Amino acid sequence: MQISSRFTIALHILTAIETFKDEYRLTSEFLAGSVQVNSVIIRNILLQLKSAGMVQIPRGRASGSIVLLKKPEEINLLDVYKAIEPLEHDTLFAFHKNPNPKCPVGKNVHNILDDRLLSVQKAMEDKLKNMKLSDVLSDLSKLI
Amino acid sequence: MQISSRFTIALHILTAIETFKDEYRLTSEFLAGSVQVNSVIIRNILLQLKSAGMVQIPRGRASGSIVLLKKPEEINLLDVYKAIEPLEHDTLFAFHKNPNPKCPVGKNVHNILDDRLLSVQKAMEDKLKNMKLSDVLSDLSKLI
DNA sequence: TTTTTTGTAATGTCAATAGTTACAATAAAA
DNA sequence: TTTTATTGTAACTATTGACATTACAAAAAA
Repeated sequence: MQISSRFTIALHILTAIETFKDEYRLTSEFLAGSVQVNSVIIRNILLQLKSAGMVQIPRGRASGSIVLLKKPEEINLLDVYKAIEPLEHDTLFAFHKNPNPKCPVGKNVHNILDDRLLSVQKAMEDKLKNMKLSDVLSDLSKLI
Repeated sequence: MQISSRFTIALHILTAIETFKDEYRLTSEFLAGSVQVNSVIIRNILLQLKSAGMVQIPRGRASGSIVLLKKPEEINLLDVYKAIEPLEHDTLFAFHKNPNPKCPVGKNVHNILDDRLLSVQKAMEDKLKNMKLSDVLSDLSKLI
């Protein structure tokens, strides 16, 4: 199963906020125009980013002033991922629920796999942690 | 989104085949008893492992003789993962389909994220590649 | 010929993603 | 004060995938 596109949408949103903060009024409608999805999807993702303390979202006609609450160097991709992807028990790999406790393999399959699979998950998360929004922005600045 | 439990079921199956090869008749029914899922699910996963060249599955009354076609040292967890999890375009991270090409961010979001996300995926896959079925079996042998 | 087991199809349930419409609450602007 | 723009949120639909179950023809040994 793939990791949902809401994660890349969130990165797109954060990148666009920083890129256009001085040029345009930043509303969910504006961002929806860049991502090309419905503005409700943008608003829901923005709420998750707000819960993670990354953005400030004024209401009402005040808006157009969505703001990053952290510097791009202070936002890493793992923070974004965790803000967006709600993993059951924080585990990337799902497990079959009822391995047979009367079977030597069924009884121990969690013991022998959990640590290994967690270390795989950690390898991925460490890689995400070492990438910052500022890295993404500096890549972008070379292309615009 | 989590990675489906079919992956851990596949590891359970392979472990059980090697563990019980001299003690029991290995049928999908027997394996279903250890995993505690329906035998059709076992059979479908076995077919995927067969396509990957990992197991041999005799039909009819001959059965009970499902066999590993490789040594446990020659089977790594990435091979199992790839045999079981069909990723679209081989990419772990899904992407929103239509970023706006008229927007500087929308136009470049693939360019600036694809390499990064692939390297994250690769970190995970490399970790899986370095774990062998024989490692899992030796952990198990300490517990039985 | 009988029996066992596989390969496969058909069907059902459940959860998640993704999209859409609608609207009360908010808060600035007129 | 009224108007207007925008958010937060609910309700609904469609589509997909995971997981489960029943059923049975095909295979192949007993």
